[in-house]
Amino acid sequence: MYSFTEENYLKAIYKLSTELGHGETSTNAIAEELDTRAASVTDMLKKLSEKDLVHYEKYKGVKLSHSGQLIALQVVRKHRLWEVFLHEKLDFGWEEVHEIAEQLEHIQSDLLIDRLDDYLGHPKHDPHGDPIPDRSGKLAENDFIPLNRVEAGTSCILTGVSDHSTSFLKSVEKWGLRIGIRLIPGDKNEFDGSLEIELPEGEKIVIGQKSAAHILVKTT
Amino acid sequence: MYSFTEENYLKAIYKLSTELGHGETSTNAIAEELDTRAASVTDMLKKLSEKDLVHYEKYKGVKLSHSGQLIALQVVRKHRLWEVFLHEKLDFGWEEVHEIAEQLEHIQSDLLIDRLDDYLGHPKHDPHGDPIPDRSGKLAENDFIPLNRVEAGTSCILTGVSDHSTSFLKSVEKWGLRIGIRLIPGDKNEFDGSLEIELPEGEKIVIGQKSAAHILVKTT
DNA sequence: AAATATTTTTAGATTAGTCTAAAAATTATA
DNA sequence: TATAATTTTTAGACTAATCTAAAAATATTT
Repeated sequence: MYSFTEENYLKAIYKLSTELGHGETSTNAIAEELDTRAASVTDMLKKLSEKDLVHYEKYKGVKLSHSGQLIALQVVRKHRLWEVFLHEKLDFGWEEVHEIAEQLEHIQSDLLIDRLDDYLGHPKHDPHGDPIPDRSGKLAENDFIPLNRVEAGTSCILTGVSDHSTSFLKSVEKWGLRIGIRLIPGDKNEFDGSLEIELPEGEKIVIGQKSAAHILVKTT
Repeated sequence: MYSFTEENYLKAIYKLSTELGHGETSTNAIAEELDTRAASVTDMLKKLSEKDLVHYEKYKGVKLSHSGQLIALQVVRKHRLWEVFLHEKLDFGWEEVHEIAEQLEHIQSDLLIDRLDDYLGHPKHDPHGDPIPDRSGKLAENDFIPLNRVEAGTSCILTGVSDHSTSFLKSVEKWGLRIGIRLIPGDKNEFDGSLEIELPEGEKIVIGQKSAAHILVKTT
């Protein structure tokens, strides 16, 4: 159907367009995301444009077409379902699942994905708290907010993280934070922006500003 | 490590060399197995030979080297473990598992395969009864014999099949034959070689000579 | 608005894997 | 053993995806 590489470009464009608002995505940003050169990106954008998977105008950036978006969402669906499988069934930590899912997401079989979804009990979120698109590409809108925007003293529940780097996920583990845990943010340090958090057993920890911005919660 | 394509060539050579005795494998046989042209095979054999994965001499055929055999066995291991997963956990029929496992067998992660093996309870055979190599590539020698070589009246247990074509597997299903079932071969038809078989509930069926040769059993 | 810096695109080359058509080697046949 | 048939290899071309270096367009600064 679509090549491994085409799927990766579509996924990268999807990711960048949702991360950085919904405008056009730049050639350089895609090159960085995929760890390749701008010239290669230009070539591929022409090809994807030929196939009507993206709207592309020279020097003006690129946007996914309707069909391109659909394919991207299917890849995301597969990626996140496999992450759930790896985490829940094979006991991989959330910092380990991403790399393997990058490969598994390209396996071609709709039936396989439907069966996997059944087998996992139709999960709504992956191990990082990101929503899993359904068969038609519909995405549960998530109303999760970054912990650094919650008012001090407001009890909330950890629902996800918005950075998937190994270093960040390892700190999160070390702090004893897991999805579903209850926490209460305290005062922000005026000078450096670091945040004190109260955990369920009354334990208190301090995390940096940047980390607080990548911990997503739901207030209750 | 090794490309998708290289792995497929090694697997094909392994398969052909075990099927057709242990001599050299011919260029044409590989081309047919992989549905490609002899010229392409020659090119790849040179490349694999460069990397010492095969012993190859022009016009003389090819044999896996020690390291080539090891890699082939790892691919076979992955293929068969994924087949067990698809069959046992996701309820795919044995005629459906092969195609998807052809893709899954190329996922690169030793840890993944070890965990999958644990999760499945270290199965010794795939859904077709073929033995699964262990981590080091060791293969349980199977002493399964084709049903048409069993003496009439000898009770035996179905342990596998040696043809994986959809058409054959569908007939096997239709006859009610499954791995583990007990059966007693009756007399062979002198003229056409067809064989009568008694099933557990005393039911009797007749299958052709060719099918009987591809049903593997263990006498008890 | 002109000069400078940045981003993006083009041009041309490279690599892995494949192909066709023709040549060379091997095997089978008469 | 010469001839024919088959198998295998070479030669040269093609595609997808990538790269470097240079040119063109756009954005920023003075």
